[in-house]
Amino acid sequence: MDKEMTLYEDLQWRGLIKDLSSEDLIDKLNNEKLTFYLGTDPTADSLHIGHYSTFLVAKRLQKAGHNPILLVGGATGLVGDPRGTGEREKADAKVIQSNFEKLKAQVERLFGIKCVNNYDWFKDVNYIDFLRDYGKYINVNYMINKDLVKRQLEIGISYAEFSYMLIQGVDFKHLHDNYGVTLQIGGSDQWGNLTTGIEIIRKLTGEEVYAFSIPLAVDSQGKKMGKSEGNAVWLDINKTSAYELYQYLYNLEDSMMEAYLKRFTFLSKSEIEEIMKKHLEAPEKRIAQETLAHEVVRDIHGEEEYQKAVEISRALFSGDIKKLPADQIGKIFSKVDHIDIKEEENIVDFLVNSKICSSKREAREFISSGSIYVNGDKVESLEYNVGRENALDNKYVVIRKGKKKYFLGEFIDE
RNA sequence: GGGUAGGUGCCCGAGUGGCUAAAGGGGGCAGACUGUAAAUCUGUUGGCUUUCGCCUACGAUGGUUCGAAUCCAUCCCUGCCCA
Repeated sequence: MDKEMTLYEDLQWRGLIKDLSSEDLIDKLNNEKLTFYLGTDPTADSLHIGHYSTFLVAKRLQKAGHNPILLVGGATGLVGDPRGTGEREKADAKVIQSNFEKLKAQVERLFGIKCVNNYDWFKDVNYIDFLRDYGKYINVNYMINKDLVKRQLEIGISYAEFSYMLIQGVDFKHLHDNYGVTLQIGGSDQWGNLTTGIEIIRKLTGEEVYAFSIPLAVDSQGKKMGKSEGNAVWLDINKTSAYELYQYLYNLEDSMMEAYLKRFTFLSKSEIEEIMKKHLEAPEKRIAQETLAHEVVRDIHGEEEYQKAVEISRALFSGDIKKLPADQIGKIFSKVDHIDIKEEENIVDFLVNSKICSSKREAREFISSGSIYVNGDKVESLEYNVGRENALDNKYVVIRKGKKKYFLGEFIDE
């Protein structure tokens, strides 16, 4: 953060503030030490890049002296929050539990922030008490008018999902009572849930607590970012390798670079301005993308993984694969998808068996449109054989599908 | 519980007995152009078969029919209105 900016100004400059429950919060953010929380539900076993920028806001507040708590919602995960697009499948309790443990470990490792589970204080809550202690204070009209609920009412919403905001509201109350939490932050889709918590606390204790929401990270089309080849970009290195994360960031569009640098890195205003200046002078050099990828991959996976990702990318995109020292190939490409090859095979069968293509029809289509490369050479014929004689060092086959998807096939001895 | 409108491919949505693997749009994937960008254009988008063709598929299960996404019965699910 630049010294001349207050925390609030910095957050605003980075585009990280959407709604603010009260103007009073600005002063509190700048001048007080607040204990605040941010929640997520264990709907998956890892956070993805979309969560990342939101969680970074917690980190930013922490750096400014505030005290963060992360809540992983073991209880709320069992209920399911309304998405506005339709009822969620009922989640399996075992899966939620296992996701919870993975998320907790990930969050603690990545952000070094204390993590709590709302299941701990909800598991013994009696339904009647719940209705009397909290349900009595929140009017249904109030709940119905929350954006996500309103939207989902048109297509149907279960009582469980409808109740979700109440549970989240009680979380806020619990953390307020037990940890002195006075601020909740969350993605802008959570705004209704954030304000319900404020409402509950105000009605029950008369105290004023706060919330602000963070705009969701979107691309230039206004769509949520975070999908690469149809898959989410995960923070778990086993689900999305450092190389894939690097590639994802490196390929983001120019027009969003400034917003992403502000949102995903801790670089200062002057540093970002400098990078953007250089970037705009020669966008084809991708200085902004490279900086973004470096910052983010390093913060998530460490400098070493970043270096490896760069090394692989260089070898694949700017080098001649055949000129690489063969004994290095296995090592360099250890992070791209790996395929064991037992015996020589026709290219079409190979592509299907290795799951590079989903059907023979598709494999043929790709080959005839010239989108399959083996060791840097375009495959021209459906009769092409993947055999040791075509392999580098009699062992490695680097397959490229489309412009930028790579796979490493390796002949293994029986 | 009663009435009513619905449930179609990844999503939205057309189709109301054969010409339907199912219009159209979105999304995805691939090609061209580029900078591993955006925009644009082109192709493709159930599986097997390089054609013919075969198999699987329009909420579920049965049935009518030479033939069903389309008609009938029962069931499940959803919206709306009434109680």
